[in-house]
Amino acid sequence: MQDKYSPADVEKAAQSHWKAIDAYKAVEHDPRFPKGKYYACSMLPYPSGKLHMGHVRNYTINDVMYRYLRMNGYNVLMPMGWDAFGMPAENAAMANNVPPAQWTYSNIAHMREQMESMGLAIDWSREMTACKPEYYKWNQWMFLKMLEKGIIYKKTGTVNWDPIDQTVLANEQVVDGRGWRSGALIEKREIPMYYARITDYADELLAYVDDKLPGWPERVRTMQTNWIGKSTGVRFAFPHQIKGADGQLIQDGKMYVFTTRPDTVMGVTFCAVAAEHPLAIHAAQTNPELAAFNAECKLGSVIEADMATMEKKGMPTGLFVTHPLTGEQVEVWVGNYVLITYGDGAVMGVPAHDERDFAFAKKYKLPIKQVIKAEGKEFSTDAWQEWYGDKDISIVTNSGKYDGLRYAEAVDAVAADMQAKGLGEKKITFRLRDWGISRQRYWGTPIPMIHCGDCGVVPVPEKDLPVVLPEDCVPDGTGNPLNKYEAFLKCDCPQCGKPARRETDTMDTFVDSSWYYMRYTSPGSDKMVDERNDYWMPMDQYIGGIEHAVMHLLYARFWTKIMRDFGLVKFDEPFVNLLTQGMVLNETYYREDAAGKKTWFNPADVDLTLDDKGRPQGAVSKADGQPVNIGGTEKMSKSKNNGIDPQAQIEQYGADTARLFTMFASPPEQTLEWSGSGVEGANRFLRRVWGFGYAQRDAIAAIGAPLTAVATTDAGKTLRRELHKVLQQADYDVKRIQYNTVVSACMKMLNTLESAKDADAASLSEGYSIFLRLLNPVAPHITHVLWEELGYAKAHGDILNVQWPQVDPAALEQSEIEMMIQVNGKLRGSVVVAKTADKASIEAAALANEAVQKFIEGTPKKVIVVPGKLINIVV
RNA sequence: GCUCCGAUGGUGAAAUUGGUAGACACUGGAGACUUAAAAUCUCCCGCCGCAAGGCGUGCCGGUUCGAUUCCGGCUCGGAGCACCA
Repeated sequence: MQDKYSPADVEKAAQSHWKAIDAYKAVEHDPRFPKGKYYACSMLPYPSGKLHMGHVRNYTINDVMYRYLRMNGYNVLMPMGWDAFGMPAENAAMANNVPPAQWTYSNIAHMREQMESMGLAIDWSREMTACKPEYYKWNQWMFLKMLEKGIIYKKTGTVNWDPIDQTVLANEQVVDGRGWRSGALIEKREIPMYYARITDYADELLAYVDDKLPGWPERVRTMQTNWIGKSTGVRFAFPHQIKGADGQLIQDGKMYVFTTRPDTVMGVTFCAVAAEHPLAIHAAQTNPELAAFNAECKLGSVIEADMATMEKKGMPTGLFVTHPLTGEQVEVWVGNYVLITYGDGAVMGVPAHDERDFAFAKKYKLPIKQVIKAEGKEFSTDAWQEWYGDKDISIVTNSGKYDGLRYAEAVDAVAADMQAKGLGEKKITFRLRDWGISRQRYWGTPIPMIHCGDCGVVPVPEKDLPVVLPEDCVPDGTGNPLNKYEAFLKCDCPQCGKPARRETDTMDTFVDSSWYYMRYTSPGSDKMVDERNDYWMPMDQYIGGIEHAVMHLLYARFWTKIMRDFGLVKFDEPFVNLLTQGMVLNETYYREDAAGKKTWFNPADVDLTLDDKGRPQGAVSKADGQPVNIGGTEKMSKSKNNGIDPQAQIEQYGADTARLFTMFASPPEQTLEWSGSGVEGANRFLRRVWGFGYAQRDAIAAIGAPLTAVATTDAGKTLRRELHKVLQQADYDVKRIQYNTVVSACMKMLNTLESAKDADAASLSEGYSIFLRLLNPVAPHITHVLWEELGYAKAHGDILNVQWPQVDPAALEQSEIEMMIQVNGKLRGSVVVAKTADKASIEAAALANEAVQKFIEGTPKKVIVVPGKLINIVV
């Protein structure tokens, strides 16, 4: 045994041992594990090039869980794969003139190596890669089945269009309303796309959030509930008659709107339609100013946050519609905030009770008519007040027969009257929209459709799947290169056999990530999933970033329900427990030039200057010694140059140190701040772990490295009491996935062990074995090697498979306890009492306490005794 | 703009159900060892105060014998917003 801790040697030894025994291969119904299966999975990484600290954190959490559960008798599965389709590969291709496939596969190879150096308990025999035909074939297969059942359908959708590069842009590629490469002002464009009817499942997705996901964080469930956004409202029509220039009736129609506030319908003072609405188009024919405004409305991105914060603009059409209940004429405006693809492309305007309408009416001096009042509230058209829109306290007013009604009553009454007139009815709506899955991009799953001049759009027959994506294209930023790829485009129509053209749109990568976790269960299967999926799924624990709280998780839930309805799986929800890990942050440092341009300095290249109390005063660049600004702690990113390379950390300190630090620095769900000195501290701790083992190796090996002991000395008894007490707490913490305090429990144990070297050898052996087992999930390499070197492995087998340490209640027994004494809720002293003492004697002992007496005058009003904890004396 | 979350010493954090605020670390300080440095070891470290004591969990208020924890109102920071993954 080496006297000094050498992480490189230790980790190499442990990893080659695991490889030799194929330690992490998961087998269905493995008889070695009596507690049954446990499927713990991390969210699929995108193979961007190399691991970042977010990955390290994610997989370490997963790995700690794996090792803990395995020691507790579970058959644990930890798989890994690659979200290998997507935009970054196309961007890299453009930058380096290398096909996305080549870039992607070489990144995967490198990142797999990095994961291996972290010592993760991954079963690599189940690895999946989204860009391989054997995987995406099943995306296509599902697409065809969903199309056949009407779950996938075609309609137009709005996209960002770059008029210079002549290409569709992703939201990420739109910067301040301009194309990221061309700088051109973005336009909205309507194009045909495929949609999945997730709204048909909205009710079920919502109901299950409430009832069947108790293992999910409350905040994620709330976010999903709000995203689905169920509301009851009324869809109704404003009838209208449009006359030509000669006064002749040319249109006798109905303009439909939807509202969640039908109780305010008597307060309508205008209506607004999208620029693409038939009324807007009609009015623009004779109004050049309006035509120009309509064109302006089509500028800008489709990003919702942009839409919500942009200046609300409008222009009157000169057309009027009839209010369905009052018969009044209401003017129709075009509004830049009304979208043709949502609802009917038209909204009613009630300025008194909708904040956006209020601002719009103020701006264009439209009438504001109060139709809602609330007790003790004063209405004024001067400024918007929160209560104007609060349906919980509203009472209808100025609305004729509806006056005095509460929200729910008013909704019913208005809906009934609309229905009686044949102009509308109650409608349940969802904020959730159908899932647009078409992408006008190369590097994705080809949509299996064929365009035939005679037959129209024809699905690819199942027997012809997969439609294989060519892997040798290099995109150039001007649209999908498949459109120029003759060998891919050319095909025969499956119906008539005539020459036809393949669809070149590919699928949203969220399709890949909606079911990959099920493919892990069925590697190599000639079905999408097979009976092995019934064993492993539903997943027991899913781990990933909070940024996926809504979209990915909702799509995966939806996809699962489709698979269930197709008879492919037997469960309703894919993820029983969910852990949303926090982001990894680091300090930022920068200099600003005269033009305000910031240059960011990596924290590794900066020295802090401290005052005499050790507080940071400023920072200087190591390169030139000149000051740099401290920019605050932010998410590690390329743009802020504050990333830390996991590879460099592993090379310098070893994987165990990197794992230990990331587990210790924060609880898994919170953000984690990187700290170079914190890493040093973690490494220092592991050196002490090694040092203790080295010092005790002969004593422990000599008595056969027992895992339990009966203390024969007082020092041994104290040691056992303290260790088992810490173990009890750590056991609670590891179960609730609070790994930071599990690590601190390990630190407490080592502190205790180091100060108890007089204890008997059996107690020490038991104590160190408890400590190694508790630390093993976090730092598996060093504990594996120490377990062997001290003779534990010889006596009990690999630490990987040994039983998790158990708390010995006998070790915890104590006859006396210390209780705190408060006077009026303030701590004034403490008293040691027998564990069995009754309330009266505790009270008497507390009142007799000298330190306490000087705060008590006369008889106490009340004495509260909390057994085992404290006494509060109220005077 | 909308939805959700968070805030505790110089720093990361802990406190299981409303019951000892600051465990465990990091930084800093003092000392030991050393020719010296590194490493290691020992002690100190919420703020104010000589002390007694007072104050203290983002801010303001409430409930309670007792509030980091529960309630109401704010401030600041973060995540998501449907074509980033």
